[in-house]
Amino acid sequence: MARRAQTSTAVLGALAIGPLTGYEIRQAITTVLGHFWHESFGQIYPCLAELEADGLIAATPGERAGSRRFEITDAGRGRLRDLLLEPAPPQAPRNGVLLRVFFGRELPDGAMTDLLDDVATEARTRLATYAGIRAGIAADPEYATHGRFWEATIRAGELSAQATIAWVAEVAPSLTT
Amino acid sequence: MARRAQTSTAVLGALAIGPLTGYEIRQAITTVLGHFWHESFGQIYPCLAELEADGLIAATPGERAGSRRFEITDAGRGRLRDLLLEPAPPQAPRNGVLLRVFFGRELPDGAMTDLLDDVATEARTRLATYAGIRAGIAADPEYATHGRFWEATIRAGELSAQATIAWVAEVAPSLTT
DNA sequence: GGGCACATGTAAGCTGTTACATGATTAA
DNA sequence: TTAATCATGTAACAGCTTACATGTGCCC
Repeated sequence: MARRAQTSTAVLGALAIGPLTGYEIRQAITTVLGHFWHESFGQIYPCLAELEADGLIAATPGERAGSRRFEITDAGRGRLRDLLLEPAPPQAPRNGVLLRVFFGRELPDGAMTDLLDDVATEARTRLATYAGIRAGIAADPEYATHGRFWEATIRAGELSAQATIAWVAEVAPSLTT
Repeated sequence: MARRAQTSTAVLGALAIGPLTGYEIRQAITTVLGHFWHESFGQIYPCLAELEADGLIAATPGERAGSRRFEITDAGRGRLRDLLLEPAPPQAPRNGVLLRVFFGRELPDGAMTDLLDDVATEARTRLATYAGIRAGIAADPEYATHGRFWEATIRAGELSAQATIAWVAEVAPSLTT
């Protein structure tokens, strides 16, 4: 029931937008959702089997032999709604960069500069990626109904990346001797 | 070796600032480090035992019967340095709020408003907490040597919280019908 | 003498990751 | 015909959480 609740939410949510095969769910999660949500592939198929057994999704034969395309059922849509209404479980923070900055005095000269440079570069790359995703989703036929939610999600990523870049610019002078 | 690398980093890092008992490490991790780093208490004592066996930390009897205060050894300081120089392992993102926003079309009326309100409130609470932590660390005798690193860490939290508040203000109008 | 903060530790169980195994279809 | 992509699945393992077990010292 509640054990794989978050994985179920992601899978049911994806299927609420349109029917997909397990492989396609996996792809959707790595490309679009991948920037704020992660699923281990080893969990998707067991999760699909469980959801199907519970009547929350239904399979139709896919184009290829052996492949199955899943659709969300009315019961599944109700369950998704319930799952989305539950408060988001707090993610235990494990920020490796901040851990290194916090103990930064133990870092040899130059290492802090490298670390901060990498962080800023990564944030800039993320910004570019978001721009690409934005262009991609705008072409999606579901954009009319889901677009504003997708845009808001990407916007969170952009503001976060910009905050990171601003942070590096602000603290670098005092941390790099 | 590499299995508990991140926990070792946090523990060695804490002991590099000053000698602590297991209990005090636990406290330090929940209060100051807690906002960007999490350790399960069940891991601290096994980790301490391992580090002691490897000669990276050394125990002296604490004030109370049975308690032990740990100090970092020279070997431990070298190991900490190596650990800090390793790139921070990427944390798989699992942002429950963004997952809910992304699938926001499935949310009933009003739920999105509540969700965003909660997010903004939580971010404001975090800002207030950071102000408290700032006041606390400024009084620490180690502030002179470590202060700028601690300040930079807190600053990252502040900028992140501010970005969250700005995000809610920006996207709320388009998401709450 | 009761409650709280200090202090240390373990063990069961759950979750999630990794690596592997298998095979169909399509493009070069 | 070979490589890449599509497609499904499992099983072993690593890591983490939770709950429990135990005891000291201080203050009211």
